[in-house]
Amino acid sequence: MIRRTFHITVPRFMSQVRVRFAPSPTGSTHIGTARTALFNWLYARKTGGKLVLRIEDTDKERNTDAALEELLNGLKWLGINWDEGPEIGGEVGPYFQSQRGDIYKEYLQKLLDAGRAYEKDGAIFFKLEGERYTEYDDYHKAEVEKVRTQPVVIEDVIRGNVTRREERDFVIVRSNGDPSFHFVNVVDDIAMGITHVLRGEDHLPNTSKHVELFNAFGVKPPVYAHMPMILKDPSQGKGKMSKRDRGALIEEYQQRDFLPEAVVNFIALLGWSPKDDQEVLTIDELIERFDIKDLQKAGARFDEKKMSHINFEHMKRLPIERYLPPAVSALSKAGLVDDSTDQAYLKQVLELCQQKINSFEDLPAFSAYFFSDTYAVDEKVEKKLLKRADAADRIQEVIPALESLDAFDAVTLERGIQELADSKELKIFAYFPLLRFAVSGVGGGPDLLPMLETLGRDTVVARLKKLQASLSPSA
RNA sequence: GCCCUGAUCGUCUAAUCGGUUAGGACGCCACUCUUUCAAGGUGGAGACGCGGGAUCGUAACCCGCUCAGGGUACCA
Repeated sequence: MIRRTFHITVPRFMSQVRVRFAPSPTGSTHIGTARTALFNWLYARKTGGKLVLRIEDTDKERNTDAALEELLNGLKWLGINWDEGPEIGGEVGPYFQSQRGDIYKEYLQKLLDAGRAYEKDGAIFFKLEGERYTEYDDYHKAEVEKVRTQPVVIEDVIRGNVTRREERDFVIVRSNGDPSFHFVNVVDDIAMGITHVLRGEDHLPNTSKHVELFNAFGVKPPVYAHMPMILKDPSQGKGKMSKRDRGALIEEYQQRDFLPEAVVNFIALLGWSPKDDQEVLTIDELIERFDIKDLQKAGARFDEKKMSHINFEHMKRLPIERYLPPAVSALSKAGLVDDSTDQAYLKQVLELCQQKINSFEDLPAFSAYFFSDTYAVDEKVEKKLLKRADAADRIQEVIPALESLDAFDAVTLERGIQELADSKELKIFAYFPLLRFAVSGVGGGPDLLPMLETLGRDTVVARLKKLQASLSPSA
């Protein structure tokens, strides 16, 4: 068979790296989608290349504006910006496939002219080269036409050479006139001068189709890198993570007030790791260390606990000015603070909480007693502490001791309580848990002494008296 | 069924050319912190899927098996 060749103009962008993130806005943004975007972005930033954002909206039935908005919003939240694409344009646009019909027609014509495409049942198929035969196919439960093609070698940075053979012609233009994914994906990668394709492993079997297409156009395929899938947390079942799994959606992290840099850090660690043992990394450190070659081959399981830990590490490192906004946002949502809240007090409380609490979403429950006299009481702790016969005595003793203190700072408090304990031949421990419970209703929290100092004498004493009253209902 | 990919502690992973008490992190447990505590500190348990080979020797190389993941659409 004589191979007809034709000329394709490939855009020239010097020898710069051009990667692309090509999502289709069909639903909420999945963590795996975000990771693909992130790795492409990291690679572009690392190499000084360009990241192209291309919206693959050829499936009109499933695309929605809401999904697109959520996608762009999620990328921005994560700090992933694009050099060409929606909202900013670029020289090889438009960047929505739904607006690139003319380009696809042009490319399709080249295939038609070269005898590499044909119409059947109203759709247009790409024609593979090789001897044709029909065979019963077990999966399709029917006789199908197959082609004895030459195998295609996919050069993959992560996996090495992968050999695969396409054996059936495939649709490039659907019978409703819309071009299909494989076709537009390749055409756009050519037309946009894409040099590296970094995508999920689920695309690996598609890639032989894509390489066939590149070959038909007489264009050298880009460098491929197929990264591992993100799998469900073992407790959630088997298989790849689905949109319904907890922690699967970027929107969820936004709503739960996760730190975007922590989300970025965590998802970067799924299938990739820095060569040293440092795991908590800033965005800049990620860019500095990232390399496609260091990607893992095997699927990575999502781990909610680790996500939470990374988030905590980033929260702890935040300067208080940056800690304040998300914290206040979480507290306002819970109705604990508003514009009238004393800023100095708020800051003091949050400084106490920052080193202890690992998520902003838990902050309201953790710190409610600082802002309101109505807060949850842990009944287990209550039972444990108050069942002791001497609980009432200890409270009765500590109230006047606190009232008579000439100051109410942590140091004075400790000295005062210690003196009281000494005078009763008790350990300071006899008072601490009761004090904590009296003012907060729980058994844990920020360091006790600074916490009492922050709450102030009036509140502390009032709450102790309230507890005392509840202990002696008969009196 | 067929095709492709993969396989180190429960989980994420590290280990330049094959020679390590197989390292770190999350989680777990214990201890500890001027005797609160979900933070901090210290320590502990915990892995090379199985079977063959090649090699003086391997987690690292080859083969088979098993298991896992993906694909097999006029979805992307």
